[in-house]
Amino acid sequence: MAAFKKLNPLLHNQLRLAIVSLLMGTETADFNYILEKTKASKGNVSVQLTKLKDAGYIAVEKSFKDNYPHTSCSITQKGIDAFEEYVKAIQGYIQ
Amino acid sequence: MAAFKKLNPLLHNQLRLAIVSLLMGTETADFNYILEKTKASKGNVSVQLTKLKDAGYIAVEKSFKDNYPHTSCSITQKGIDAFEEYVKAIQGYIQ
DNA sequence: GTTATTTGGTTTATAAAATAAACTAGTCTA
DNA sequence: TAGACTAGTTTATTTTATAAACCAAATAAC
Repeated sequence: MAAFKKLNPLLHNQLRLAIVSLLMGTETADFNYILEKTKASKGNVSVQLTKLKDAGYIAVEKSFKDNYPHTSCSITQKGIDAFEEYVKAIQGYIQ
Repeated sequence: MAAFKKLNPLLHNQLRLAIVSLLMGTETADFNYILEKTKASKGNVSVQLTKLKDAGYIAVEKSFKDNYPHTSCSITQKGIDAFEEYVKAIQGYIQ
């Protein structure tokens, strides 16, 4: 039985994990799409996006679209690596 | 794409998940075994065992063994159910 | 045309959680 | 009988997670 690997605390959070999971499956996702898919509050999404960006796990591009601010996110290679390592680690707990 | 299911917060914690995971694989585990396998501090293990017991996820039996206090834990049916549901839920995030 | 409402967020306040240090109670040893 | 060890528990502190409150600009209603 392998020892329990450390679970990256940045990813071991429901909302951040959902966001990264989402971004693993799409080229880019904007703020409202993330809101809708995760059903989280705007404030919570905003905070977690910032944390993921600060960690270099996602890229966040702010622009204007039809006169309104528009936030578009995509996962980085660092984010992909971290996610894949997290998945491996948690497999050790659930199987 | 299925929506993100809620992750049981009691199980979505590294140490508690490790403890429950451990108990899923053994009939019983005592305090020192859990300490050794999880490499967590005694205080942390003590607190998390209490939380899992209070939730009805594990049974904790305190006795004396060779004059020393001895804590033995095993998983309950409720704990098994919760763990299995957690596993299903997190699968939705990681695959 | 100015008041109200909506959009697309960010900031901040608060409660809850995670964790280790400090402590307790008893045992063994020399 | 002093010191060190066993097997935990309690508590104090820092960190987190989260939603409420806020903000700036755009649009709608009157």
